Amino acid sequence: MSVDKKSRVPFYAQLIDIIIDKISTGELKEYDRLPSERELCDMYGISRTTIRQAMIELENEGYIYKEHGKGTFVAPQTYTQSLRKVYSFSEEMKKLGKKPVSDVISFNIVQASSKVARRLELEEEEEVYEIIRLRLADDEPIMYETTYLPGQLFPGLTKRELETNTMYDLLRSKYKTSISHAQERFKAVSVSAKEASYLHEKEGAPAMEIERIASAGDRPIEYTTTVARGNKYVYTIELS
Amino acid sequence: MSVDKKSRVPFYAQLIDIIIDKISTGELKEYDRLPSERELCDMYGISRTTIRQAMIELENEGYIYKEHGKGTFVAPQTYTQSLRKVYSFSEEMKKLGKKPVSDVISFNIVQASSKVARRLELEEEEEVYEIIRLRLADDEPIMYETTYLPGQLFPGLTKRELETNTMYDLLRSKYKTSISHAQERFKAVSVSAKEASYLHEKEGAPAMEIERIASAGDRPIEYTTTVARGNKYVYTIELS
DNA sequence: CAGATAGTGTTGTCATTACCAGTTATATTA
DNA sequence: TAATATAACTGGTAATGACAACACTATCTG
Repeated sequence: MSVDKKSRVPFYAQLIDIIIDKISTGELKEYDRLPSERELCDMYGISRTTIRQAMIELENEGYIYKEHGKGTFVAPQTYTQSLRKVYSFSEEMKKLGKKPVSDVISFNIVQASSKVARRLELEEEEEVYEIIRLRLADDEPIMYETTYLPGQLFPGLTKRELETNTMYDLLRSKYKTSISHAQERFKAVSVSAKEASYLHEKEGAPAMEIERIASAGDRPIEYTTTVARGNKYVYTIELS
Repeated sequence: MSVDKKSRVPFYAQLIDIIIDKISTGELKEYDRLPSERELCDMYGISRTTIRQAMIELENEGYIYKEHGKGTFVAPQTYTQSLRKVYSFSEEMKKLGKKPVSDVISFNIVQASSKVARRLELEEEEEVYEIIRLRLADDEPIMYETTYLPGQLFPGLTKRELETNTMYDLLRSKYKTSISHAQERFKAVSVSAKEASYLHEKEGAPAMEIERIASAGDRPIEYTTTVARGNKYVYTIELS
């Protein structure tokens, strides 16, 4: 694979295609280091000016990132969430070959705030579980989730159970309840200081806020607010 | 106004600031021609390499545009043309009791960049329409949209037509083409300087970036990138 | 007069060279 | 051994020169 010196296509454009191809075929994997600019010069017999022109475009398109003094690397894939159906973080991550982990940061029974009560169609001050979890993929924090479940529907839920099962599995096996549909609201926000510390981001970094209300039949049984790192998570949807 | 050779700030970055300043103070107006690259070399006493580096960044940020063989020009700033109504954006806004308006900021035929070519499955440098629109609800800017359509598929498309019809209506009536399906990608980002000015936001404010590839059959016919204000736009979806 | 041609100015591509600024490994030194 | 300097990498900035591709204008030519 080399540049065609006789082609009318500029060398830098040819090189871009070559690199993209190597990334998409898996020959280059995320976080892999590319050859240094000077090495690429020798490999393809073109000048560093041209190599850099290609690298800069690849960086702008998000394929690679550079670290001064260290090298140039393949950018990590962003996680893509299909919106066609109700999904589970654990399932999606497994599909991508990532090890999904959920740290339960806090697990409490609290009185529903007016906002939570409205979402779950409860009376204010009814008891709800408040579960805060940090979601990681291959040990990298991706999402900060706050979930509310009506206490009445799921008596005897414990933190330990949540740590050893996925939530939806648990609701299904222990309470014979499964999600029939859900509504989600997406919004772009800046991460708060607290979220930032969990997500290893700077305060104010872009993030997606997702509000989810999941129902079994016509009864809402879960209200979750998720803050997902903007540079790590992408949602896709097929419309027809 | 000149570059400071002793400063630690790179020359090209200083030049970028100088040009942006001239544009924002009105010293350079939209469509004005900038001095040629070689003239800028003499004016500021720096090399063409450096001048070009600044120009390329300014172009990427949308402050200027270049025409091969002719020169470099200040990109149009505001362009107020109201559309009657547009597809789902207007539907959504009407539901919310808002008056939807779209401003066509620019309408050009350009050569497809490698990125656009990939999305639309075209050869690089094939002609595409580039349509930039600002979408408003109750006169408040909400979204900044850049749409690409393959030139070959829609010969003779004019800005005027776009201003008097919704885009999808137009494709259907004039070209007998209708969207069979689409894919959308959502991602949280920070707004760039240019987007910020259109959206009346501060640079770096949270925003949702939506990439949409719409197809007729298995042929992609539209590629749109939308930047929506984080605090003004919420996307809702029903999952089952 | 109409069309071809040459000339000039523009941005686009590319090579070469040089040095600066971070990072890391290695060798040196206390 | 542990701290420190050094060397050898990395990408970042910059100058210079050359030619190609494109746009326009003036001039020549039929």
